[in-house]
Amino acid sequence: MNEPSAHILVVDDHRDIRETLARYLVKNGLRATTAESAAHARKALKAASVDLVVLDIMMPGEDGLSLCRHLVETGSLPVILLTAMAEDTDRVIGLEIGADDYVTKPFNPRELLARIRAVLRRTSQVPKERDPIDQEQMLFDGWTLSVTRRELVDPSGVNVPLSSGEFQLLCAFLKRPKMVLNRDQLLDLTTGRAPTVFDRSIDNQVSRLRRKIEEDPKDPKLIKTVWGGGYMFTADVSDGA
Amino acid sequence: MNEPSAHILVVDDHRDIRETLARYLVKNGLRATTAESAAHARKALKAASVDLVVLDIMMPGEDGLSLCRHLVETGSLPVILLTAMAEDTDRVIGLEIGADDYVTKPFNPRELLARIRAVLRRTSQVPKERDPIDQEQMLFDGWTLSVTRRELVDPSGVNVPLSSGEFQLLCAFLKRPKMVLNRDQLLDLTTGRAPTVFDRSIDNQVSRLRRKIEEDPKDPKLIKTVWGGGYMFTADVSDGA
DNA sequence: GCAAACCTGTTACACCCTGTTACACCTTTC
DNA sequence: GAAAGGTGTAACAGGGTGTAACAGGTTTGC
Repeated sequence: MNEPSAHILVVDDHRDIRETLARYLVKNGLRATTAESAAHARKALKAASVDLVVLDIMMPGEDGLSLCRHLVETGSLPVILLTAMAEDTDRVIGLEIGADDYVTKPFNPRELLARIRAVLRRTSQVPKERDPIDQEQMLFDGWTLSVTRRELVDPSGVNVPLSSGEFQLLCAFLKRPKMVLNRDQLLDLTTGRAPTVFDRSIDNQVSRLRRKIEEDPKDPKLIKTVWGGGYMFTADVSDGA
Repeated sequence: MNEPSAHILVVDDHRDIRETLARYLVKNGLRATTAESAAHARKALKAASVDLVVLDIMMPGEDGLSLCRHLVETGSLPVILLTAMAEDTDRVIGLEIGADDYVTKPFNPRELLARIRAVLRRTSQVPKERDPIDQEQMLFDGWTLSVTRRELVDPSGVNVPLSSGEFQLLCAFLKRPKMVLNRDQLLDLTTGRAPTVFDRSIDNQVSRLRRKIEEDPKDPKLIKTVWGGGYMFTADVSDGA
């Protein structure tokens, strides 16, 4: 759990944001450098060995998107995008370009930290991360989920019927294991719906899913709650091959 | 699992979209060529051996639909359509013409990649890809459906008589396996009728078909219900060759 | 031509799925 | 330690789904 302190480059044209964020990251055991523009970021990247870039998508001059594209194409540096508004188009664009994650402003620094750690964990584990989205079969902790057959089989070989919503939720988790997913993301990933003000539907679906896959739903081992952040699927996931 | 890199032709009149998408595909281990119009696409198809075409349905000049129709009728090239809006009509038209799949804009590139891989998997299984619409025989999970004879034979060789409505429905499913089809699409695909307000006819036909082909109609394995979405045929389908 | 058999859309009702609400409990903050 | 706010989940309501029953239409057999 104690990484040898990863180095984060924070790129944002707002001084407040980038410095506060950098301080917060340092306070939490990471190293951080700031850059106020895409040009400064390029210099910083040449000067020091950076492990991950947090990048505002909207900046004067060369904007975040084009730098992001550059980063993703050339080096294999993980990128987390900051997007001003929860615009669907931005999100799609960000993922298209190949950002590893995105966070919408105003963001919770804890959430961002969790995402940074999740991305670092992912990118350091696997030499080259593969998109598990089209896996037909996924395994975790003795369980088997057949995506095409929409069936879940427990370690002893018994079929566990899932509702459509539970199936979707489990898929979302399995595609992004060991990553903190907040409720809005999960809602988007499962139903595509936009979050409303007091939406507890994800909490309820998680509760229902836990009842089916956790040995002791009161002390869940597979789906952990990240207080103030969301949920995280903790088991190792592999494809059926 | 590691194909010798399939070659995708991306046809879209928006430069941003086609280039970003092409880059994304290449980054994920595929080869990609772009074309900005149907005419350019035709040239590209003659010049290089393409495995699959991703095609925007709305383009100035000769539009995507007519090129799609051409591709499906002449060559045996799988096609994935991009449709601007989630217009049901577009979707149905695309499937009618024989596109292998469609994706609505704004699309999630990961999803598109997954669909591309799924289509490639499906079409590469069969030595010679043909439009499954005129398949004489289709196999799934031990069953045989003879399209010309309109006969269904179960795994033990017993003939299971189908009404014409049930036959139509099963055909619709077999032509689009592992795809969620909503009730309106199924209604259109089977009867060509437009949906009325409270139309439960598809539900009833599904129920009747399940009674004939599912081992346990109460716990269906072949035709799964997608709550709020429609139905999905889950078995692998191949032609009789 | 007639009746029986069959097919299929409609209706009705039981059941299931899921979002909302409410409240107890927990974590964090001050 | 109290206040504020996040989380777990039971209970409920609304709406989606399965399917039996029925009616009208069509086909089949004679």
